[in-house]
Amino acid sequence: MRLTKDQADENRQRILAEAGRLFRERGYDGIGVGTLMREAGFTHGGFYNHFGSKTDLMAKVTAEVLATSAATLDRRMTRADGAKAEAFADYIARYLSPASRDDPGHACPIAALGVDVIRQDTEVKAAFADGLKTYLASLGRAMQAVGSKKAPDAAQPGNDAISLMASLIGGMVMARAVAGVDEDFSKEILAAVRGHILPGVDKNEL
Amino acid sequence: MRLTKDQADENRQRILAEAGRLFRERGYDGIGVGTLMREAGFTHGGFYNHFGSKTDLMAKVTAEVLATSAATLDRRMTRADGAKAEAFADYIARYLSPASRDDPGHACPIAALGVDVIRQDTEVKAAFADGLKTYLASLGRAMQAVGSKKAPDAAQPGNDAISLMASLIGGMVMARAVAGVDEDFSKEILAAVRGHILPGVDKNEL
DNA sequence: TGTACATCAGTGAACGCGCGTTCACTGATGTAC
DNA sequence: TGTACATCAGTGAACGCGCGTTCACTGATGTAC
Repeated sequence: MRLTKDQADENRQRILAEAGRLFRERGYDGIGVGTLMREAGFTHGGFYNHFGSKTDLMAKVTAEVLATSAATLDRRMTRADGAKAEAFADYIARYLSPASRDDPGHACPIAALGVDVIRQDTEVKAAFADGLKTYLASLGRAMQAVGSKKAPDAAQPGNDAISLMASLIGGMVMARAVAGVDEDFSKEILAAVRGHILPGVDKNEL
Repeated sequence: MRLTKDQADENRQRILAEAGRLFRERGYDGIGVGTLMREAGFTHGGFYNHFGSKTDLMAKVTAEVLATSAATLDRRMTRADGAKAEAFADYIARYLSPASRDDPGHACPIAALGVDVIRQDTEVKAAFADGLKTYLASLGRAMQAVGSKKAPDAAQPGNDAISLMASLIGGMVMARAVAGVDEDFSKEILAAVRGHILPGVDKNEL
């Protein structure tokens, strides 16, 4: 039952999309080839018609999902036009919201995959490193547009984006680590980091 | 071949210590009961004489290793006496050093286990939440002793410790994620976060 | 203090399970003529 | 345009492997008398 090339490409995209969600939700090692293919609507055997190995898929999904996130941030800031400061504050508030915390499958891939990529093959780490650089560049542009560079450093203009990203990731990691066992503590963590990044802007109202 | 109670307790401690190192190095799911017991010098069957299940061990190790880390930070600050500011700066610099990055088995358990605990059982997450609170309290005392509270907030005095911890964790996660594939980028991340936390103090000299 | 027996830490074979991957097979699509 | 054949996406059984856990067994320790 050979398919048309268009149908085959569409199926491949479906596998990539499901993997993008499932890897973020359950981790690279938390989802097997069999389960992934079932979620995408196929049986497991056909997986290898599309990807050389599970590691190959992990690298491709990582690259795709990080590039998409960076592009989305760029687009949001471009569209905001005159209201860039509000758009940026909104981005931070959404990033560190309980909603994002509870839906890692559709939230920041850096917070979700970064913690898992540490112990993966070089192939996957390389895709992540590339994607992270691209994302930090987008973040740096957004910060510049908003004029929120706190400690301008001509030699290392990317440093502010890196430390903002560190706060976002670390805050989300802690909030997710205690979610489900101490909801108050988890919310307190999110609010504290939001307050640190956007002083005076919010006091737990999300 | 029954052992003396002292010997049995010592063996149990050996398993806990090995697990403390191995869980940090390879993740909770990255080390099996068989391998762990072999590393501790035993065969796998005896594991269940000491712990009810692997999850039981994970919870106990998490509690122990986080309590030890908090106690170590307290002790270091107490001993520093007149030189508390230096001791604190040294703590930050060591935390975000390439040496700590490359030796997770003996570095911060929050950065190492926090990323893994997200998908573990409630039992393990609860132990982590408790340990994190204890650690944040120590960190808060250290910051107060140094007078480094950046945005004093009477209502939420723990917020500064939380956001500092977020920067530390996030910086370490990113640095580890790209380590091995882009050493310059990894060092740049560590230096950027150090510079954010201790402005003007260091310029990559570690 | 000496004897008899229960306790229990450690051993290693065995279990059921899910994993990533391979492979023979099917049959509609794509291609060469 | 029509025919013959190669291509290849999808199927499902099978593989070897490592996992967490169980269990019968061993024999020195701890305990009751």
